[in-house]
Amino acid sequence: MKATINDVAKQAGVSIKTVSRVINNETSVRQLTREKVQKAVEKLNYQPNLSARNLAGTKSYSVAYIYDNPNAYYIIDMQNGILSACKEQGFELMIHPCDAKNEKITEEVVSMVKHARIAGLILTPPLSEMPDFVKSLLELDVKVVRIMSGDEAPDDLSPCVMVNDRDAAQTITQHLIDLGHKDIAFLAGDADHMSTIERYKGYRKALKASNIEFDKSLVVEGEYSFDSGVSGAKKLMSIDKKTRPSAIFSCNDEIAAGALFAARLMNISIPEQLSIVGFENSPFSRQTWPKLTTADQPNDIIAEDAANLLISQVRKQKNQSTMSQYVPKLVIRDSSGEC
Amino acid sequence: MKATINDVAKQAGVSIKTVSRVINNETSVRQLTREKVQKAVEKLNYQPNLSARNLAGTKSYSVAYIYDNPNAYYIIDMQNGILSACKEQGFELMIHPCDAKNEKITEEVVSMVKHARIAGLILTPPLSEMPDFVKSLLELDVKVVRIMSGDEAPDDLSPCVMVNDRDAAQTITQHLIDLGHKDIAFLAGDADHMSTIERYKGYRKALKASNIEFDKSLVVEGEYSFDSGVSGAKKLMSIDKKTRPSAIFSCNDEIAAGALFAARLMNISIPEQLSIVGFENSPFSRQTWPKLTTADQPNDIIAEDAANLLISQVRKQKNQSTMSQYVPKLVIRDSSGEC
DNA sequence: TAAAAAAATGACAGCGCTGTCAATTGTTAA
DNA sequence: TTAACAATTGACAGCGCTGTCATTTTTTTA
Repeated sequence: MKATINDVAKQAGVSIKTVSRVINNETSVRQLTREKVQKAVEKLNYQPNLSARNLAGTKSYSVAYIYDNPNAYYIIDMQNGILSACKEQGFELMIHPCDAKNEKITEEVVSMVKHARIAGLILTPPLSEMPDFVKSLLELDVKVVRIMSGDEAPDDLSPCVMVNDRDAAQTITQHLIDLGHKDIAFLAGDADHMSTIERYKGYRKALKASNIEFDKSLVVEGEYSFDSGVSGAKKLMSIDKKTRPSAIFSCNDEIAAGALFAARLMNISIPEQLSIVGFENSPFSRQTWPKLTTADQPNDIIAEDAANLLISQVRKQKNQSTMSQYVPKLVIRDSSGEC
Repeated sequence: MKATINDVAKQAGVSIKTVSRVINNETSVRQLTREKVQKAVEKLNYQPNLSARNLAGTKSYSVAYIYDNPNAYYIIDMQNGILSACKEQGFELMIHPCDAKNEKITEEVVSMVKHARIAGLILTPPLSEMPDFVKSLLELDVKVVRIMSGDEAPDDLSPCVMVNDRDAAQTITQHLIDLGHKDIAFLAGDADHMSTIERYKGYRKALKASNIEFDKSLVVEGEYSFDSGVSGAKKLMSIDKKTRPSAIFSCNDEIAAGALFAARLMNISIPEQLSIVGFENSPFSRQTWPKLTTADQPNDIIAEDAANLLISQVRKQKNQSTMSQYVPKLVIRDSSGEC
């Protein structure tokens, strides 16, 4: 039923060690032998036993995804992306949700890595933005890849996959400017998230590039939530019609949805009287009405990339780049219009 | 650094086999010996090596969660619940998203179970509602637990954790009746989902119990989506004010959110002119305005229960019940009011 | 009290694979 | 052509644990 390395060896007429070499892509196997083995592997539909590999070898074939994020859509996308890389490369994924605010989080993850023989870790915000946490993990014999917001890695602790929120925010702000808007408000997400900071920088950059004077009163602090969007938009729009903004940049789709709702409550029609844009292209952005103009960030692809990067680190392959960057793309829908 | 069973044996002054017996909770270990071993385990912070166990034993310590569901919040809740049971019981979780519509799904999962030495599977709708798929899996040497909609298992293929959507739907409909509503519409989810069928039954039952005549024109077919809610509600509310319904039962929160939005577009105020209730208590239901009255279904607890059930099956413990049932609870918020 | 039965414990092989190192084969330079 | 070297392959131990079965200890019974 289930073929072992022994079966393959017999089938191919070589020793199990040679089979082992082939399936591990080691050099110093003659081409002819390699092909014989590969044929046998295929014929028997052989897949190496992960437990045995983990037990026998010094290498490990497990990576873990550590996360703390309330956005279920984001996590699922990440998992799927990582999973598809793992499947391809014969790795196993362990998922490990945890609480970034918990004091014992470092201890907890360290213990997990030790006991489960994890070869590599993938971290997403906010965990990837906690330097002490990352440093503690790197002291272990484990590779780490972080997914972060920014255009370049903030340090060289580990390889990073960067999401260039800044440029994307600039593009989306520029889109509003192109539509004729000059008074563009900014509804911020959590102030301590890099993504908020980066998106804010992009917003400012776009204004500057078009010589639009920055008006501090149009920036509203908040957090990544629907309610924050509602109250932020209310605050912005309750001033007189002459001076209130004609467009709102929301730090994510949830905030934008809140803003949308506030506008509707105040009988402000979208996009005729007010343009609202979101960020993230979450399923959420298609469930509002009008549908949100937003920035699409291909999380599953980012995750797959991060996982491949991690695995090549684990394999000590030298030819890989240690950084890649994604710029979320503008998605124009119905919530933004001419001024 | 990492203690092995050997270290524990030495520390406790017994053989490794005895340590093995203790950590596996086998009988025929003297109480005194057991305590000695447990002390040593604790002192060394010993945790058994899963790979070695999987390799050496006939038992397996891995369970898999197989799913195909677009609702990310649901999946994450499930994962977390299963994970917490696994952690407690020393099991490992493999997650396996897949496509229920794919013809090769059976083949794919069967192959995974064989190759990864999976001891048990947890299935959620729609996979748990595919009898042929379930039967194929049961032919393997693997335990299965299904999470399904209904009040009792539809067959005895495997233990089930049932979510009694019917009773919950009755309760939530009764809530509307108690508020004075008589013309209560029903926005259906996908027709081939058990949950839709069950919720419909509960709705009918509540009407009958209160001697309210059933009006077929108030039932709108649809699917589990925002758009379906929008169009369904529009259809219902576009007839004249006298005969249109005063309340809408939506099959889930997403549909309800759509209905809410349609109502707002039509200048129907909620809940003064129309009550709308949802189902599921997804985060979604708190991000609408007004917030949705809905039925809360504790997915993480359901999942934990299912995982514990599965693990006790795997362990061949005989004392467990093979079915448990949850009835989602009414959560009254702001979208339902007196008629 | 001794013999028989039952309970508790341990010795040992082996799960499927990899790491080490030795043996074999092929290749190059003298 | 042959010694010297490099490339290729294989034999074997052992990763940490569990299953089997033998051995020792304790308890029960006559």
